[in-house]
Amino acid sequence: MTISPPSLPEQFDDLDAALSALRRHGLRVSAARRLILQALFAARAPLSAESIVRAVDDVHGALDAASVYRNLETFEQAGIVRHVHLGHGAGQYALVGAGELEHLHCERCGATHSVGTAELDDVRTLLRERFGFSARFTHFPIVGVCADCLRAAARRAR
Amino acid sequence: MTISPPSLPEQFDDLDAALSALRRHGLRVSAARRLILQALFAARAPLSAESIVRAVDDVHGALDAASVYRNLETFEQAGIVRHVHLGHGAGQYALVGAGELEHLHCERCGATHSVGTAELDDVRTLLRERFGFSARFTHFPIVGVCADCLRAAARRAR
DNA sequence: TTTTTTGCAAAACCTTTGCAGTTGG
DNA sequence: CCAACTGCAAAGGTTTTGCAAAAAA
Repeated sequence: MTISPPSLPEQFDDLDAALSALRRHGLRVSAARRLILQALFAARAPLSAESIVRAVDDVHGALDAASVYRNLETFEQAGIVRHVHLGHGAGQYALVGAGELEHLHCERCGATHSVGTAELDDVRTLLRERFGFSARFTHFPIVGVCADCLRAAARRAR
Repeated sequence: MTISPPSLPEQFDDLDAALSALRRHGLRVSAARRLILQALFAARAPLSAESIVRAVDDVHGALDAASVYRNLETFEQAGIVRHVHLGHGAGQYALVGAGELEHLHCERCGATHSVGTAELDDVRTLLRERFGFSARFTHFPIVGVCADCLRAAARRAR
């Protein structure tokens, strides 16, 4: 199976839009695919493959993890889903477009601060000017030390 | 074993500096630890646990992967090394300080553009102003689309 | 001598793959 | 009907853990 990615990111507002995208790519709309996408739309947040399996099991009969991984991979190639890595542990999968968040992760206290894409546009602009590079912080979070931990460190240093 | 991290990042210019740091933390200087740190200093680049095992095996007798992982974890808590994730696959481990690089990874063509920390200081300053957050792009690369791929996409869109 | 560290073996964890059977178009 | 998709089972790669033996302080 070879799927050409869309040249520009699309947006998928609901299940039907995502299913249409599948058909447009010549992919079939199977029960499993419908259930996986339903779970993602319902969660309105990134989910791990494991979470998807559990979410679907609660509503409907079993769904094999292998199928979930295979389909998430397929969805990703079709530009419907992307996978993200926040912290350690299993990767997570998010719908492309619909209110995606970007993340600042504090390596000291472990807190993750999520922001809308607009809040990082100035950072993006700067990277674009300097490196001609169009960045997004959805796949990996920005890692560093948060304001609270910086203050705590400054206090300790006195 | 509980090790308190240094409040400010230190720098380790050579093996002796790193070994001293170990002793300062009340840790022992074993043969395995010496070999692992030697491998890291010799490579002058991030290494996976696997690579460290191989590098040490070439010079000296066997060294178990479990020991390597345990020690890298210990070194990390002591602030001597940190682990980084560039692309998929095994994590890599780098000495703190000595000429660390930061990375811009293109999700289109897979190219990774590495830069010295100074080149991203303006980005860091902006993040500091906006979010009070002190960022570093050593742990995860900045992901996006590089200048070449952006040009190619623009050309295709016409 | 006492505590830390090691090697080995086994397991845990996440993800991928092969294959025979089922299902969607 | 036929290609695409599924479940199952097994394997893959990376990292962690338990424990008895060895080594550092």
